[in-house]
Amino acid sequence: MRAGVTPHDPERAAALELVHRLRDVALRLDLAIGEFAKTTGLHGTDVRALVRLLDAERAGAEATPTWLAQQLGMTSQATTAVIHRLEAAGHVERRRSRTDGRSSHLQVSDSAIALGWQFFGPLLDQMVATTSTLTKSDQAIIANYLTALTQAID
Amino acid sequence: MRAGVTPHDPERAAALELVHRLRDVALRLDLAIGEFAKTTGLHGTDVRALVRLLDAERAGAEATPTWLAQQLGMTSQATTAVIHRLEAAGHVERRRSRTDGRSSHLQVSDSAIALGWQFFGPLLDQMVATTSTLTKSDQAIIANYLTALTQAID
DNA sequence: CGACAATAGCTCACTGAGTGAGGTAAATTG
DNA sequence: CAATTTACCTCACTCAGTGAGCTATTGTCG
Repeated sequence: MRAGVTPHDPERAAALELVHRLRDVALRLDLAIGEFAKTTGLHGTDVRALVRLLDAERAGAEATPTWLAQQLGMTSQATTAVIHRLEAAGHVERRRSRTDGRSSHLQVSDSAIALGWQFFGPLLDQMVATTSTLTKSDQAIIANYLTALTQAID
Repeated sequence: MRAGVTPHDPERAAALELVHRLRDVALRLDLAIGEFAKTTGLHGTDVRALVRLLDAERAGAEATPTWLAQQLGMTSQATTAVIHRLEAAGHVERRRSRTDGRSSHLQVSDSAIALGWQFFGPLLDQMVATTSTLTKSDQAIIANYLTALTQAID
């Protein structure tokens, strides 16, 4: 960054460096999604959608097309297309909602789960292994930090 | 996640939870890029490229079209188009490399830097502020963790 | 209750971002 | 100094994503 943009402050600089390191990790996770997309023949957006749907399932949340559109930062029409592609590939099933006749519930298939684990499994294992080398208290420190960051970003 | 996919292991579950939280932060950062793209009229890819170019400048690295293509996980042709768009918008300048006649060096303009700070500045400030509430030793723990993660992902 | 508005999701026509094929020029190799 | 590799580019095309606008269901309020 050029001179004059930020006042010289060593403490801030250290914190900023940490934030940049975090962004670097985020970037690499995104590149991994791109690689997964290439190897499976799916599109980046489709993989991103699949990941979000798997996350929703893990969290026990109801995944609807509108919810997915927000998660992807896209329009509802584009999301409709994404769902159609995933449906055609047999990765997701569309079920009409019981409580709301307009809405539908998106259910990921077992094949999609298997596919996801096949690629992201090793990556997650590596990350989990790295995490597991830390003490419980260190893990707690990081978890709290990440939670605070999530709130700060919103 | 459905039953039977992972063996029940409380320690692993805790580490996995931390990894998921990290992914959540990564997702939000990506959504912020999307928002930035919408407000500026640029495209998501263009913003992502700009961010990477700013990172390269900060790190003092030479940014070339090929390097950028790798960073974005795209083909060189698509990257050429990105550079053309950014060039037309006055955000980047293309300069022929001194050492290699085939290559060119990408230089971000002051206007691009100002634009980036205008949008990402508040976000970074929030993240830095959150980081600054931690003790130095806690920051060191997190920094080491993130570095280890970066290596683990590759 | 019945009109009115808001919400969830969709189709259609179109734009343009990204890809594959292939080309040029500079650097490297044997 | 030919042959190969590398860096970047143009061209033609495809299809992912957008805007406009539709239908059906749910919610609101006199």
